[in-house]
Amino acid sequence: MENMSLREKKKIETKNRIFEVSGKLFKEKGFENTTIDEITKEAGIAKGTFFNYFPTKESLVFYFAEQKADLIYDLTENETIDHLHTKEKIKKFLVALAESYEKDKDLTRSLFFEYGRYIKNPRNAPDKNRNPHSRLIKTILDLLEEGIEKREVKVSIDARIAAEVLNAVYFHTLVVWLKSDSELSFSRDISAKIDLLFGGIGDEYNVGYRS
Amino acid sequence: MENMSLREKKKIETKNRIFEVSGKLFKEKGFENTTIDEITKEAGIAKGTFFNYFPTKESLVFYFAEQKADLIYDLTENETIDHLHTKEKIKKFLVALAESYEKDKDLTRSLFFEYGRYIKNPRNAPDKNRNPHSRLIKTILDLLEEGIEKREVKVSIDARIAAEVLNAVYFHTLVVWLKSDSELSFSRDISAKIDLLFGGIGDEYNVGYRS
DNA sequence: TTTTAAATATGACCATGGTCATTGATGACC
DNA sequence: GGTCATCAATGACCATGGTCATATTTAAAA
Repeated sequence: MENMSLREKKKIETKNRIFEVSGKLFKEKGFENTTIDEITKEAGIAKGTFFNYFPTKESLVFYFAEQKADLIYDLTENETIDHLHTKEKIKKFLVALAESYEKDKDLTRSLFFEYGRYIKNPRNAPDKNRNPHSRLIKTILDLLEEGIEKREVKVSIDARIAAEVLNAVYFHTLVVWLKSDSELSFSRDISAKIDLLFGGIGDEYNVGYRS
Repeated sequence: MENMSLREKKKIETKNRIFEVSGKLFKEKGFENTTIDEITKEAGIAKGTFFNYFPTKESLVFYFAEQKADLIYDLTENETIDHLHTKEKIKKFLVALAESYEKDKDLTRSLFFEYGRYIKNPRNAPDKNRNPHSRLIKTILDLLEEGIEKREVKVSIDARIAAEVLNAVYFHTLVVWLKSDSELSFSRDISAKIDLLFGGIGDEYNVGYRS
C-alpha cells in the first residue's frame, strides 16, 4: 500500500468508490432501478470510467456476492459444528449461506439473473476461483471427503458428483424460494432435500432390480 | 376457424408470422443478435405491433420452449419404455429432453437466461401450467408415483420433494453442460447423478448415526 | 349507408447500457 | 525540470428494447 504509485492508488480508490456508491444505491432503490448514470454521478466520475473498471453493470453483482460469501465460508472452519454429522454440517452450512442471502433479496435475485447471463456471455464472468459457484462446490466437496473418511458417507460414491448434486439442489431450492416470496420455507425445504439425498430415492428392499 | 371474425383471423395470423420470422432469424443469427426491428421489418409490421403480441423480446423464448417440449413429453406415454425400471425411465426421459435442447444450443441458453430473468420480473412469465418448468416437475412426479406403486421407489419418501430434487439436478446439469461447450458429457453426467440419487449419499452401514 | 365505439396498428420518442476517439494525468528517462 | 510514451478519464455518441399518443381498421348500431 505504501510503495504504490499514485496511479495505482487512484485506481483502487476509484474502484472502491464505485463499489461503495453502487452498494448504497442498490440498497436504497434496488439493482434494476439504479442506473449507471446515477452511480457515476454520485461517485464523481464520468460514465465511461465506470466501464474501465467493470465490463458491465451486471458484473458488479459478482463483487457483492464474493464479499458476502467471505463472511460465510468461515463457518466450515468453525469449531462449534465440528462434532456434527456430515449431513448436519452440510445442512447447517447451506442454511447459513441462504440466510445471508435472505437479507438482501433484490441483490440476490440479480445474482442469479447474472449467473444465467454469464453462461451465455463469459465476458462478465469473474475469476474462476473466486466465483461463488466454484467455492460452494469446493466447500461441499471438502465436507463430503471428510465424511467419507469418517464413514458417514458411502465410500463407494464419487464425491465430486455428490457435491455437484448437493450444489444443484441448493441452487435450485434457492431459486424456487426467491421466486415464491415466502420467507419461511427455505431451511425446512433444503433440510428435507438433504435428508432425501443422503437416504436415497430407490427402494433397497426391492431386490427385483439391480444396477 | 371458419366462424371467426376478420379481426380474430388477422390477430392469429400476425402472431404466427412474428413467431415464424423470429424462429428463422434466431436460427440464422442467434437470439441475441436478432433485433426487434429486424423481426418486425421482416414480418411486415410496425415495431409497436410486436409488443401488442409479446410483452418483451425474451417472452418469445418461452413459446419456443413450449413448442419443443410438446414433441418430447409424449415420450412418457411411449410404450417402448413401459417395461423399464422407474430409474431408467426417468433417465431416458431426461436425456431425451436434453438431447432435443442440444439441437439449438443458442436458443436453449437464452431460455435459461430468461428463466433467471422472469424470477425477477413475472411480467414475462408464461401461463403457469404451460411453462416448461412446471411440466417437467409434474412428469417426473407422475413417474415417481408410479414407481412407488411398483415398489421401485421408497414408499417412505415424499414424491414431491424427490421430483423437485430430480428436477434440480437435471436443470443444474444442463446449465453446467451448456456452459462447458463439451457436447458429449451430458447423458453420462445425468445418468451418474440419477444413480446417486436413487442409491443415496449416506452410509447405511454406519449405525452410529440416526435421523 | 352512415355513425359510433372498440380493437388494433403505427412509428416518433424515450431510457439506458455500452463504445470509442479524444483529452488529460502520470511517471520513466534524460 | 523537461520530454514523451503510456495509461486512465471523459462524454458525445450509438444501438436497441420498450412506451404511448395518435391514426387506422373493423364491428356493431342507428
